[in-house]
Amino acid sequence: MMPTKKTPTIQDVARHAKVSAATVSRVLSMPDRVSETTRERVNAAVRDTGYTINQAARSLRLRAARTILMAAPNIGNPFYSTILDAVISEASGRGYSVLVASRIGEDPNRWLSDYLLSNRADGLLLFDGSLDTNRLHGLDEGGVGLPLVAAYDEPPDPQVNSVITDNRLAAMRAVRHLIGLGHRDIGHVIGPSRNQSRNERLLGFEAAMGEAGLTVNPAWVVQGNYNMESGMAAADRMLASASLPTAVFAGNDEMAIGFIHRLRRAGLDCPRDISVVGFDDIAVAPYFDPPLTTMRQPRDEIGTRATRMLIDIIEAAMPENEPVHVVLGAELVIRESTRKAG
Amino acid sequence: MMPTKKTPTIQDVARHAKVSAATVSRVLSMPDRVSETTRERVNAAVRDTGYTINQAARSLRLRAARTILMAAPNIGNPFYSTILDAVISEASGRGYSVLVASRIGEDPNRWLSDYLLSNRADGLLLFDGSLDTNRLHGLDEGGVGLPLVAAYDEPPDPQVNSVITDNRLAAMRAVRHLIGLGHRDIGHVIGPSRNQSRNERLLGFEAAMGEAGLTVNPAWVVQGNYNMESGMAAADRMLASASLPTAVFAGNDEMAIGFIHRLRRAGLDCPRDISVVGFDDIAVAPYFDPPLTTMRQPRDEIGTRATRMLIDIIEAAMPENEPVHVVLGAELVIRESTRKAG
DNA sequence: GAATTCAATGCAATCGATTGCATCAGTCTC
DNA sequence: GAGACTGATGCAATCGATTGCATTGAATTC
Repeated sequence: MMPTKKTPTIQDVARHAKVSAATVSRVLSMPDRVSETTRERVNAAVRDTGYTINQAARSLRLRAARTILMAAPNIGNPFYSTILDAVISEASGRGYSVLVASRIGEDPNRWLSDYLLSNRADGLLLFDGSLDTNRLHGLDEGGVGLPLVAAYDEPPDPQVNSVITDNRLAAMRAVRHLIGLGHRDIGHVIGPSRNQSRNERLLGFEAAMGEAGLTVNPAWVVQGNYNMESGMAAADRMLASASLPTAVFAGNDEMAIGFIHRLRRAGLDCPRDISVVGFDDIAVAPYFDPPLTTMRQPRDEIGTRATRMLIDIIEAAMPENEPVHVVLGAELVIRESTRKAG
Repeated sequence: MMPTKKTPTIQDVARHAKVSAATVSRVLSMPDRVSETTRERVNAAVRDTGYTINQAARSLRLRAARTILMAAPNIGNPFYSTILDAVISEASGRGYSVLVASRIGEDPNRWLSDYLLSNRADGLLLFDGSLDTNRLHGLDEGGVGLPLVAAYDEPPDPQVNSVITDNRLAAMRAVRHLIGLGHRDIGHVIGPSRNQSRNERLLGFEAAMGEAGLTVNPAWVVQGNYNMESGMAAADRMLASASLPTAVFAGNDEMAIGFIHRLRRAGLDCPRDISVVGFDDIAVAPYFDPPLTTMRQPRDEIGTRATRMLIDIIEAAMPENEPVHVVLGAELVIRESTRKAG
């Protein structure tokens, strides 16, 4: 019976190369501090033994895990998964791993201490504006500054670094597009109330209506849940009202899709009877029937920028004096779900 | 200036409760080994100090990270993100964190040693059948058995544990459905060649055609890439052939959507002119126009079962004598993209 | 040639939690 | 009342990598 081979440690490499563990460590992290001959011998020993670093030991010693945590309300949502992809790319390029937590609304305290305070992750990418960030910041009473970047959905706390889309302006552009097409009776399917993005988009909707001298019909402002099912329900409620708008600004593409789907079942056509503009430009938007007019959010960029900012903060290892706020623009993509009024 | 407060260690708690660190550790992991009075004092001290365990230290000592790694070709794909959601749920229920690696095709060696051999993750959930699992298994020459479960897309190596859908049978059912509707001229949009699922679905397609005495027209079997874009391209190629099938089995829903979209642009209607059946039942399938008939894969179950299996293997900490293969069924969901021939 | 400098390397402490073994104070038994 | 036993707790080694300080030997300077 062969004794179970253990993964080689830095000591094994040292023995192999007839140097001390310290030298091996230096070859690995600061090669120019070691003479060339020794360096080569050590590198050979690393190859021979098949050594790989033990991250747990390294993390313990360095008090850093080289890992970030991405937390989202629901990773299953394609919107977040696109961002996750960008986050992973950026993070792994800088030598960081990515831990993912989903459904964080359910027990914030639990995952919070589970991950952050336990040296499992060095920083947090937060994609949920409904979370109480005061508590997060309050955690670090010494003032060290828990590395934290909020993205996509801005938390109300202005002390938190953030990378977001200018939701209000984007909403205004979407509604202006409808107004530009001659629509005057315009509805809005809004997102769930805990969401900050929803509020901004609603404000943008109202602002665009206001600047055009149009009044908002409350019966045409219905709440959804950012999913397709709720888009259908929203259509139902709107169909039950006394009259119908000629155009609708949906808070996101999923709701737009559900909305249009329901319209069709009711014998109404988009865009013939009602124009619909969505938000996000999800993957299926150009392939839907009709192809969706929508505000494209730069999801890659949100993920990349937020990750870069977080890792910069982690590596600067200093309290952030001033919170940083990055605001990205959204682009109107005109397809076929909107057309001239009348 | 207050010195930077460090996160409290088990020593701090011990001092606070006037016991040894060993006792604190025991209170935390085997409470009944400690007298009730001490236990309460320690628990109080834990609360007072705000202690949280240092995972790095724990991992180092226990040689276990309580973390699993999910690797997929592209996490941005909604298909994987749904599974990821299930994986996270199951894993966190058992006290494990989830690391995510994406685009693993690009440099398998790198992430492999980065994660697995470095005590960062205790096991691997592999969602990419195109990866060379021999190498993975070969890593552990001592015979310890790298905990590994392949899911969704089965690798060719039968030594690997797996949780997959019965792709061949599912494909047969899909095609039988078309045949049952009277179709005889049936095409197939297949997935990318590296994919094992693609091969199985193709075999199922051929088997179903064969059992009905139908011949496969090679011009109607076109390759795609599992995304919508490639579904359009597939439609283009089929439209360029001498004649058209009356029904098509698409290797997944994304390609079905792209395919139908392209047909519409060419003045053809689904299902009037061509029936299309997809695969997966992605979120948008019921809301598409026409709502997609498709084979529903139990994605939650794939994620949950695979995770459970992996953690069982990790915790059993023994070489798996016999690889386990779980095969799940797929369900035909009939909507409106298929109808009677003629 | 002695003194100074510098590059290369080793020594040993450290990070924080776990656990086998030792110790200690009661309790029980005959 | 002495020995045996038991339950509760502490001691100290351990996991593997990093790094400040010490040491060595060689090169350089006057």
